[in-house]
Amino acid sequence: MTLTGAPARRLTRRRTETRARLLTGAREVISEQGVHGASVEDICERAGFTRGAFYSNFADKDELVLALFDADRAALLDRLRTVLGDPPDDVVALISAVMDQLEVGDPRQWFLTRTEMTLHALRTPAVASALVADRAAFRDAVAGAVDEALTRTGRSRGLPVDVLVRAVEALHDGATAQSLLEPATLPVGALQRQVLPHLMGNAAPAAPPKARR
Amino acid sequence: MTLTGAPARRLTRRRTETRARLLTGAREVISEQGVHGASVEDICERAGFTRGAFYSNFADKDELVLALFDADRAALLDRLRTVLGDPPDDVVALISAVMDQLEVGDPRQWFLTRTEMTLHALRTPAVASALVADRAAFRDAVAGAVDEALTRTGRSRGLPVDVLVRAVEALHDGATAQSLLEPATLPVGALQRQVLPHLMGNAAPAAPPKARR
DNA sequence: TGAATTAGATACGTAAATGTATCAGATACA
DNA sequence: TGTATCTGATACATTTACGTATCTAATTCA
Repeated sequence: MTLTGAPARRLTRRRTETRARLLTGAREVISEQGVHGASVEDICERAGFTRGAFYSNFADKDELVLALFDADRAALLDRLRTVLGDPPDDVVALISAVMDQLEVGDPRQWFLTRTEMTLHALRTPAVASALVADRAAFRDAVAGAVDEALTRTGRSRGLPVDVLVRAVEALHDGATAQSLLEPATLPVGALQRQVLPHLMGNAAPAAPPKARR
Repeated sequence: MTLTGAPARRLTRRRTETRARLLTGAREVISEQGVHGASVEDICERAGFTRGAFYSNFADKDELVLALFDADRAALLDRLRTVLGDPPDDVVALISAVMDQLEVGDPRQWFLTRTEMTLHALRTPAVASALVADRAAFRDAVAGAVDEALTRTGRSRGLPVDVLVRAVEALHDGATAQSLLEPATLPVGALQRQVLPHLMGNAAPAAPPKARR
């Protein structure tokens, strides 16, 4: 399911490039000011265009936002496929690898964009459906891989794998928020690394990172 | 630390009431449309006033938002004090009780408001400091109580208590987001209840409370 | 290379949101 | 009860954002 009902205009080379720059600009400005706070003018300025270019490529801001979210969702599923194409043996390593793919690039921008997307979805049913479908696909894929790895390595499974995957996702989101709010106290990723082994039936946490600093 | 540098104007009865209604209206509208999306006009209309009342009580929207966030932060700490004043014996019960206090009223409005607050803090250093300080106080208080309960009941502690508390908070936030996005698949609170025992050193989940009501 | 098409800039009109100044009714208090 | 103060409504000016219409330069393709 895709969100953009674009009128299928021909995508020439130049046009593609312009859209990409506008999307990048939008990602930056929106992560800084939020969806509502970012004006079309701001976005165009950031991308080095005037509003003329914008309205030549998108009907309005909503359409741009949808395109942006679509791109992010697709990229996530792509990265997931890459990881699961050659999954690590150990389950903890597997899940860590998946978590690493959840977020990419600057964690701050990632979190802000993702959170904006979540809020937008909560307020826009159509967006919610698409997001929910993607996330379900994500979880199913990961759960399958985890299940397979658990079976193969004979590790105990404390929690149903689907619950485990949900918990990892939730933990990752919440932990990132905390890390961004207090980077000095909680480095990005630290909480996840400490907690993950305990979610896995509390089996020996393979060399827990000692200091959190 | 408080966020509002209000010029200490005399708070008459009528004025207090008006401010309260404006704050309630703001909470509603902001949770629906976000901080930027909610216009001053919208908020006043919701509260049953015109903008005159608004500008008689607040310098601008920023000041209102700060007052709103201040109120929420104070309320959370208040509720926490109540719980910890008479803490349940069992650790899992204790943490569940704390989680229940984290959120109050409509989960959707709670989550939206809290998330808006987090985003706003990430973009406004002064807000971030206040929020971080409050959360630290929150965690310290909970960690102390949990530690005491663990010692008393002699339960194993798999995870350092401060890490545990952070994990619970993160899990709760992330799980709530998932539940709101797909209420049919994941009832509010379900994930937390399933996962919490496993965070606690995976000791026998002592009769996991089936329904919290 | 030249004609046809397309992309993006410019200019314009309109709507929405903000904040101020002012006024009338309500409230408080002597 | 009468007066002084306070509160919220109204009206206005300004700014900001949006979207369209038009035009020119760049691109494409015969």
